Amino acid sequence: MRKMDRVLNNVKAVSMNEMQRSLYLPRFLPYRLTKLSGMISRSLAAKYSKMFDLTIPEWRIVALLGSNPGLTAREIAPLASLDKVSISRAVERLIKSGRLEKKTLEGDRRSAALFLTQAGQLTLAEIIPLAQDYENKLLAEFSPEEIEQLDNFLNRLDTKAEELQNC
Amino acid sequence: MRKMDRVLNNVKAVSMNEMQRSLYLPRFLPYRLTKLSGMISRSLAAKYSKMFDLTIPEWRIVALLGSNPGLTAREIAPLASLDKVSISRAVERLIKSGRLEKKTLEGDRRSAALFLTQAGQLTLAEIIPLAQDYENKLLAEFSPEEIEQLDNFLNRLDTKAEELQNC
DNA sequence: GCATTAAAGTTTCAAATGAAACTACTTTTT
DNA sequence: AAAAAGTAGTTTCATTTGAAACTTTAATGC
Repeated sequence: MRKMDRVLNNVKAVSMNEMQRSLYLPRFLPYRLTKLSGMISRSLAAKYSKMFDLTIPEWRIVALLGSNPGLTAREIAPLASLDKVSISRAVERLIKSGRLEKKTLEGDRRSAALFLTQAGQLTLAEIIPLAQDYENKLLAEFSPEEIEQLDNFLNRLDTKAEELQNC
Repeated sequence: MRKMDRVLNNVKAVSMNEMQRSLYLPRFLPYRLTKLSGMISRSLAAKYSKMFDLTIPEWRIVALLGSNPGLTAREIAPLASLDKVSISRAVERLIKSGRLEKKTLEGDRRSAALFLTQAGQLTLAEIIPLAQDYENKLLAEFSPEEIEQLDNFLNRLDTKAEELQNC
């Protein structure tokens, strides 16, 4: 954010006593992030849906199970930032479409380990290059150093946003 | 993003011929942005809703009209990244809560210029410091130079995401 | 100038979402 | 070991969302 813009958006910089009477939305970080992630999600969701009949929760679960076969729904939740309702529904659809299998756990029959079927692994193998490609395009004009810095910024914002959840 | 992680996420870096069999979700930019903006939006939405009975579309419209009184719904749409249905509903609620007024345009009676009432201006004056404060907290550990660089990155990503909308 | 097409907002309807209740099972307490 | 409390995942239900149809008014074509 340019300094001048920050000043415009910052009550204290205007005056300690005067209230700021407006906020410039296009420079307000929460708005910008929501807009950006919305555009990206819509693009990807359209692609996944059209080409694979896959929703974003389904795609996340498939991606996770690719590297972590045997996860349970509960374990997926924090890794995919999905609630248990979304997971339950996504898993149901993935089983129906033949991409996922459930194996009830020996030790705890409430839970089931989840595995990609052959078909599921094929879907993953097909979708990964598209996802990568999209990410690469997004970052096409970023230098490796800039990518590293963006990574760092996002990690710090993520940590801070988590801290600020309840306040 | 650290170089090693990019390599792990990048098909071509692994091999020109081998397919990559998994994608590490926590480093996938679209996932990270969705997660981050989701956390931030939920935090703010809860605050606005609890303290002002205001939804995010309503808040955006109030913020915009603060600096641009007299905008019409159509004009608000691109500025607030809201569709006309959301705007119609948000405006309806804002009028009901006494924060907004409509003035049918002289020249075109399909359209109406929108204005904050006194109450609407008061709401804006009360909510701006909270929004600023939240943004300041998010960026608390960023130096001015880093903030400037983040701004630059977000602008470039936004432009690129727009370009990639239909492909 | 009348008919057609287009635009601004609104309403409707169907799908997506998520909180709360529920079911099936497991763990803890006494 | 029976009762109580807790957990994994599912279902229900009420709300949110957005696309498409609609209404009213304006612009364009003939």
